[in-house]
Amino acid sequence: MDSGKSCEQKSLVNEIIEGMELAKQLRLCLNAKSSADTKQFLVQRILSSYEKALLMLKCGGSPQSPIKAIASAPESLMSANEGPCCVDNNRSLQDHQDLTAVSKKRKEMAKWTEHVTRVISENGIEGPHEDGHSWRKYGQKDILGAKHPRSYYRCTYRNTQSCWATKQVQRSDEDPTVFEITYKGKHTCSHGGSSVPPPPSPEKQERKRHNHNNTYQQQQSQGNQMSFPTNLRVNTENLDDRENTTSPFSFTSSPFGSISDDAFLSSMLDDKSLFDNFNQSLLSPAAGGSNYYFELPSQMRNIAGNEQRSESDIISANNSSTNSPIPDMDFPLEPVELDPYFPFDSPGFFL
DNA sequence: TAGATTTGACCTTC
DNA sequence: GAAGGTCAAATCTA
Repeated sequence: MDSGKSCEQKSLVNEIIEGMELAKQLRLCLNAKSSADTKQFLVQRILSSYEKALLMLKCGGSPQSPIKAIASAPESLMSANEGPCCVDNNRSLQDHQDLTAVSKKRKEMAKWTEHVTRVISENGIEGPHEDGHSWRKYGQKDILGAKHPRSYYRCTYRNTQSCWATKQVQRSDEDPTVFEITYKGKHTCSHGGSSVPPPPSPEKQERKRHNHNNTYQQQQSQGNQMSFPTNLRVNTENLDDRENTTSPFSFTSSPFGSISDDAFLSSMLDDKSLFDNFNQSLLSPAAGGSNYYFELPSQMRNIAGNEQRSESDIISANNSSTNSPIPDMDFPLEPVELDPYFPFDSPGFFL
């Protein structure tokens, strides 16, 4: 399939270009008075980019290559160029076609799983895991052998932007504070990772329900306040597929220039999508299936705590079973010392 | 009133 | 046939 190949090449070139851009940024950082963390982060990003590119090259010819898997995913069956009018005008027919396509391709759909530990804020409200996208719940199902029902979500912009990303959220049996989130498909909508706060996330919505009528949750919350989770565990499956998913990590072009570190961190935490994308990006095993460990600096946690932020998911990832060329990328971020002139908004920095 | 959630029914896969 | 996934009408909420 020619379009598939060109898509591969495009992705590959994009990765390489990104790596180059990041290297340029690193060079600027080396010249400027940037912190070691900033540099280390850039190095990590560069390595990640090239690692992805290498993986694409390695897998490019394989029939089971992740790129081809993505290309066969239902979301790709409908061109992203198809506007809402197409969706609306041929709704019933298209729905049927989509349904068929989804059914046929369900097994091949890009899929990965995150285990998200919900964080309990100081006010006892459980913090949901925001992923920077807005989701609409379309179903809930009791799963055999599972204590908790599984919830099904799809992108809010599915109809308007033909975004076929979906996710399933299931509370863990062993640890009710852990949510197993399975993502399917890639976001093609332009809303992911934007600095505009998304509508309430599924987890938030679930929290709302639980706050209404679930004393268990409240007890859990109160109990967990004393043991504030300092990390969030992300396990990944089907890493090859994850490889092809977007990593919408992107700083907005907001003027970081003159803000203090605390202000910067606060702004990061204020911008849920930004913060989650930050986590997602760091956690993304896109580079060949590595599980990165990321622990927020205490400074960040303090900010989150002081603001009684319920969204302050603090994330880590298991380092088990990594096949990443990057050996155990543990890099706990110390309080970030940002170069006030660091060009976050320069094109290509965070893609 | 528009948009989101709930939930029973239906469809697909195994 | 069972289980998982999705649809869509009814209901809720801001």
